[in-house]
Amino acid sequence: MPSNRPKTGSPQAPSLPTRDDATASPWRASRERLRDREIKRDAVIRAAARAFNRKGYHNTSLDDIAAALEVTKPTVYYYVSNKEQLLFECFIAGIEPIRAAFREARSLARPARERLQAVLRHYGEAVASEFGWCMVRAEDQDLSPDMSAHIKAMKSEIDQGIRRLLREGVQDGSIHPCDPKMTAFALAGALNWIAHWYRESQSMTGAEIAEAFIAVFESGLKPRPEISNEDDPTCRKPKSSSSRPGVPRSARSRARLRR
Amino acid sequence: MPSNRPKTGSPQAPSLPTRDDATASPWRASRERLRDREIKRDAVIRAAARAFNRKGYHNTSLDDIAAALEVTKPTVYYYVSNKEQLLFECFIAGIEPIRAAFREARSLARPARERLQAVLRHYGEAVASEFGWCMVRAEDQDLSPDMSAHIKAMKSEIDQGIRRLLREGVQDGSIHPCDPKMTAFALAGALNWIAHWYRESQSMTGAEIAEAFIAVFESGLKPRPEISNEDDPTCRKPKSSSSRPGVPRSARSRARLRR
DNA sequence: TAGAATGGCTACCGGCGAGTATGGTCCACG
DNA sequence: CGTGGACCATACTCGCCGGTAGCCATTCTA
Repeated sequence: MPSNRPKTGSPQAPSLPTRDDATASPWRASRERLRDREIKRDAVIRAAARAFNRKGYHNTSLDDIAAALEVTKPTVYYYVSNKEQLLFECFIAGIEPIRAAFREARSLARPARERLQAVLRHYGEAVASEFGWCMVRAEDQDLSPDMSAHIKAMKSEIDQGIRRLLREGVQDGSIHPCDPKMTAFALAGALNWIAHWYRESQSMTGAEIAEAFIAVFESGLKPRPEISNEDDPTCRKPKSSSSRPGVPRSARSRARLRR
Repeated sequence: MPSNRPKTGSPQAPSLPTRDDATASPWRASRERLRDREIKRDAVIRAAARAFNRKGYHNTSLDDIAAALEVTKPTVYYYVSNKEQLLFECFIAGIEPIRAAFREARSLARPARERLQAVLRHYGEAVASEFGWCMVRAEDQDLSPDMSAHIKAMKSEIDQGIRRLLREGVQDGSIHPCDPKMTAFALAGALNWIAHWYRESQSMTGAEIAEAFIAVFESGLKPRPEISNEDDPTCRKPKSSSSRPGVPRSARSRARLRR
């Protein structure tokens, strides 16, 4: 198995070309020339990601993936050592943009809440990408212990990054005081879950969904007395009559006897 | 609600006893007598839920489930027609408390935000239960079309219920104006995701997690100028010095030039 | 043009796991 | 007492799928 695992750390080419002429198979397109191993390998991984995304990991056979590429199974094995590694590579391809977003945000001289926003936007985009499913649902149970450990470490890294931004935000006053751990769980959960319902046919793009979620998380459900969201286009008021931003006295007076 | 002791009857109760002397197998306990079909069937389903929860659906064989009950595979098939139905039953057991929570909330004469809170608490509890995994991760891909349709309908029912409460809350002024669809997605996603990381060994219970999430969603990340959360014990301020609830002018002035 | 890579295919193996055939045992009831 | 039925085990079938062996075709190189 140690034959071709050159880029699990992926030092030089971390992100695959995610643009979606992806359906075309390099084999069919130019069967005679163009033998760039990397390109074909990426095509295999993307095909796997799409298949996993549609049918699930366990319901996808390597014959399926091969067929999607108009190739046979041994050809797939020529580029990838086994099915598990295929899932692992998809995971890496999915999570790498998020790590990149953190690196980018770290060098941003803005209050933490804005840095967090930037990260969450990229996060949403990544989850809605074709590798989103693989990233979100790569289970320890389906992977060998060492790969599972890799994945778990990366997931933890993301989680800690969010918590850190939250803490910083509370420190610099740009974020309402909160429990960083639980808040990070809520944020990551909401975004991760996108992978469960998002389909490419959706009207919204991943970044737009992330934007909408950010708006939800930012202002919160409880009504805000001040004129709040002139910069939140995702929040639309349903009726112009009864929905003045001010809290109606009836609700307000009741609001403290809860439970 | 049936009692948790397997000895006592309660023949056709829709919800299984979720308490965790569940590890004991009714077969071993009283192998000679006691042939109550329902109880044993419930034990099969719970064993399946636990196994799915630990190893995943596809990595769990019916022999595993049988072994956990100290029985053999045909015995399992005696109570359940096939593996798929097993997953389906687990799903039902997981989602039924949530539906009940909606029914209960509907008859509550409170502002919608509080009714939503009540629902979300039960939601979190359900997701953290032993059937949480099955409910959250029952995939269409693993089920026959008709069962998949059933499940999809129930999930949609939940989703619509949340949206409805959100709309009502915006109407009655107890909820900040927002896009119900996206907000419902964010809420459900955050709660569903609990099933991915929650283990019974956790220090917090499901309801407590839900409570913490509610606090996050309620107040939002953006700092609130008013004295905000005297009733949100889950929000703890990290330092007593620099974290005054008021928005620091630096962050505030910058907050509008975002991207 | 020899021959070595490189890339791919046909054809197989082996095992795992869902589901079943069959039959045995214990109880209820007449 | 014997008969039917509920309940459970032994021991199988069988298809699917991950993975491999080995051969063929094409291209690069010397």
